[in-house]
Amino acid sequence: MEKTYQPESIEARWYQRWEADNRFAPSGSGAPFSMMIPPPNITGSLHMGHAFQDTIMDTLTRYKRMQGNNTLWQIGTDHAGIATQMLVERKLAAEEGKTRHDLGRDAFMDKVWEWKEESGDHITRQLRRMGASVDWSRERFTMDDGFYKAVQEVFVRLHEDNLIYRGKRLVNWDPTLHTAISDLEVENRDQQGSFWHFRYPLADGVKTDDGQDHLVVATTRPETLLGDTGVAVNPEDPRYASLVGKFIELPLVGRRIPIVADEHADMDKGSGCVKITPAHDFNDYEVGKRQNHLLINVFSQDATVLENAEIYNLKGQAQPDEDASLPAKYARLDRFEARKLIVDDMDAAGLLQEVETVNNTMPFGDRSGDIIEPLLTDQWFVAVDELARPAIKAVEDGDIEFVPKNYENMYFSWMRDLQDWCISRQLWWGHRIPAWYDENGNVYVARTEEEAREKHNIAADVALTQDDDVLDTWFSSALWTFGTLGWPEQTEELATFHPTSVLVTGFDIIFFWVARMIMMTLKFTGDVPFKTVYVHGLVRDGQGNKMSKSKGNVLDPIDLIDGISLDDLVEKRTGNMMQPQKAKAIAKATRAEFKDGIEPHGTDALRFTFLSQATTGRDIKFDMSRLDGYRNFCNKLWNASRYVLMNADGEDCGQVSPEQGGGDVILSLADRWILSALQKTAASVTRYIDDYRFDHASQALYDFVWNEYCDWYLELSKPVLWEEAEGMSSVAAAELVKRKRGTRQTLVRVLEAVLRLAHPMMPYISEEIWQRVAPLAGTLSDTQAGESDSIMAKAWPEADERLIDDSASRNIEWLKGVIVAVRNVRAEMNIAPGKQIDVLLTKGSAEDAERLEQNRPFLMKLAKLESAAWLDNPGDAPLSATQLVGDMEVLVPMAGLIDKDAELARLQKEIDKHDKQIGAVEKKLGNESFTAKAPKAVVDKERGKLAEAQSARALLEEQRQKIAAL
RNA sequence: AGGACCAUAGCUCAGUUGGUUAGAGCGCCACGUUGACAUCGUGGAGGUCGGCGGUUCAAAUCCGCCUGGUCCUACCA
Repeated sequence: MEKTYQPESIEARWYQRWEADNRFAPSGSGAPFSMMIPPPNITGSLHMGHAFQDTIMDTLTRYKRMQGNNTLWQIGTDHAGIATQMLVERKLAAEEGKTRHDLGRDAFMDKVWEWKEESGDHITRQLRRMGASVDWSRERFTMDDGFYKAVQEVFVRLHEDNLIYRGKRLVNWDPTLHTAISDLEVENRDQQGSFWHFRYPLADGVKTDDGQDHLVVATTRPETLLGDTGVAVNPEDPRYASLVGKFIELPLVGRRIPIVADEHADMDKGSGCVKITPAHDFNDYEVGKRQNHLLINVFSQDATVLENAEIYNLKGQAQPDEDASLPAKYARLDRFEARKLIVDDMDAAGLLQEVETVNNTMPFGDRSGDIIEPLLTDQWFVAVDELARPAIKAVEDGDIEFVPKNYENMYFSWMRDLQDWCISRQLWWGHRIPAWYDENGNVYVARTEEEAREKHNIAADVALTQDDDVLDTWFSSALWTFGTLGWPEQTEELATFHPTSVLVTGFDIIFFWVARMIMMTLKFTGDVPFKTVYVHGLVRDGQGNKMSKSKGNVLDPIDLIDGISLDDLVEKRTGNMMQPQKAKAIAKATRAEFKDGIEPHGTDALRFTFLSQATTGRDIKFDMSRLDGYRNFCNKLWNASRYVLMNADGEDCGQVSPEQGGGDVILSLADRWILSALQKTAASVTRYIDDYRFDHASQALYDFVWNEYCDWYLELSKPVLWEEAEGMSSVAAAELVKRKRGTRQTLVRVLEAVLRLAHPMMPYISEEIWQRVAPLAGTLSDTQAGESDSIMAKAWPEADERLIDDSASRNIEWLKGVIVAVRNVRAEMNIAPGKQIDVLLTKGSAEDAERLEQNRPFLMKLAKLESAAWLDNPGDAPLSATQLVGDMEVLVPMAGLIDKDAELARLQKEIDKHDKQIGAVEKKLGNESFTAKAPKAVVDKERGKLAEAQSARALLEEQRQKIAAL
């Protein structure tokens, strides 16, 4: 074995082997355990969030697989409508100078598919680097034919149930992308904006109660004035009661618009008058509905002003008889140019009363970054109320459980206040809506054109054209769990693996995806999509900032695995930026943070870091120093294994039991102790993974490996393995053989079990070492090694109660106590670590004396002693440095060794420590209500503590005086 | 405006049903290359658990208020 762990030399090899050996597919036996990957975008590359999430899923998957479950972790990718289309459009513009319209729909789609074939699997290749044991044979893509069939089926059935409808509605319109987007795709950002107060002249010579000839309305969007249909005042507002039913002469346009009473107008805000623009504002749309106003749309799909308005009634029917004229001077102007001009014109007309500067929030498209415009368009909607009810109930009833629990509140609060979901998108890339129109605009929803004709008796010579729009990507991903298992066919896989067991996802996607999956899956399968939702936090940079290209703080998981030079990292962060002016600052910050670039750490260290940071919090600040630490942990495990193999390889490790002709083994106290500790660790790790506490699971493993197995057990094995038989009686020599065999067996067996415990978290290193260790542990025959077996297929270690040995544990704790005591004296007395010293033990019980005899070889070796003796009479003790282990004193005779002042200082420090504790406990016990009211066990415990501390203090004081008297 | 979550050692985080001497890793200080490992070993320093108040015999833990931070929803005429 290499002297240090070299991950790059083993990772790719093992992943290929596992994949070639088909180890990721369900075994076909055992209780089903299934999980669907939240499908990553084909446009994306693996980011820290994916890596984190995939680590958790893979850990669960490998764990369940080892526990004997019929385990399916299904992989797939998402077509990501807008993102992919944008990407290919940009590429097309850059390479050929063409737009998608130049190509036409079919040719453009060919381009997208071409791109998908070339680049769409980038992210899945990276997923392999993470060690993800997904079943590649069942890889799915949301645009696959089979999945499209499910999407169509759902659309048609929802339509049949009147849960999908089409209508001219106000939607969030992205003027850059020319598509509607859902509420969730709108990002509300704080802005500083202007608030224009306009005078709206009253028509017909009407005056307000206080004699004004106008009302004042305020707006942040003056350009919508062109589409105003009225001014609302509050019905309770006495100031304007007399004006209700009168008219305003809309400035610049000349339209007569009514003054209406509507509760939407807030008496306390501004003048109390609100302009109403039903076609351009969501609130006004509602007012328009109540007041039976027309909808006057004044913007094109580019958000430029129309030459003539489009006027509809509330049913969306065009009103050709209405006056749609608009002032010619604003026609075709962009909305913001029109705004400027309208403000100027109002000002010139003396109608601008005031411009206020305000902080408000504005809606931005999360993809385009453009300001979203509420726009009246024909769209398809899902009526969500009926779907939401059972989805809420499923969580209330515990059919679906969120981990951590508090995310259920987030889910409920959203689910209980749902708007109908706009599912159509004016894109080309996506699932085309299965609806056809005849020449009169009648719509027919069906799975195919043929079906549409059949269902509605449409003659073959009637031309039908399919709806141009596609469905929201989230509509299809809502079907992910069952659509990918073959639904609507009742497949074997569907029966076996649905509902899935767990969904692992980020809290940011609960609304987008989780909630919608629950609704759709309940509707179409009558069952939940998953029983548990494990919600994790979002990975942020070391300062807690969201990682983003524009901030220049992105870390690529692959770079953490393979390492990257500083120059390459800077190039990666500053190359191809949207805002190149930031490049300099980013380069500087990067050079400051990563002076020497990033060293290679290997996949396992990265995975272990993610797991250790998988706490219940919402933010995960990625900590590079912990990554370093867990790489060191890999190296520790590697070297411990190297030690084990050096001592066990080629030796008799008791693989063959005595019953089957193998030699006898004698287990030392240390052997029994570590076996016992292993059982407890196995139980803890199991429990923690079951509870989704990956941080605790990784910590439990780390503690055992480093602090027990390496720090103590390997050291304790040395005296046994290195003991020479020379000069022994033949009986003792024969026994030594058995003792050595027992220790080798324990070394190897514990390591082998540890590797299995580690495997779900650190698949590569555990496999690599296991292949060498397992034959020695008897769990893998020599002939199989490296050939046909894998730790992946081995059983998860179950805690064996029979191996728990409390007496051995107490013994080793005693031994550790004595060794630490001696080391402490050494360190504080500046005794050279290598110097062999004498130690006396005294004042203890008979059991202590007995333990000294049992543990003497260990003690001598680990504490580097010249001698260790029991002193029956404490009075005979020479002047010594003293440490306490329980009641027992550990004495290091001072002769020629110990610095008097140093020892006095050390003792005083100890005494002070005890005094502090005694004070605290005495205070507690002195409180009568404590002794009266606290449970007896608690009081007794305090009394015990006091007695212990007092006797210890007395011993230390006695010792201090003895030395002080010198 | 409403709600959620967070605030523990210099840093990143644990702390289960209230009773612990409040823990881990990293960092820091001192010492150390003897045969698994300097990606290491040994010893050590470091916290009035954001603040105030309450409940209780007992609060990092439960309750209230406040401060600071993050996020969501809503409003924004």
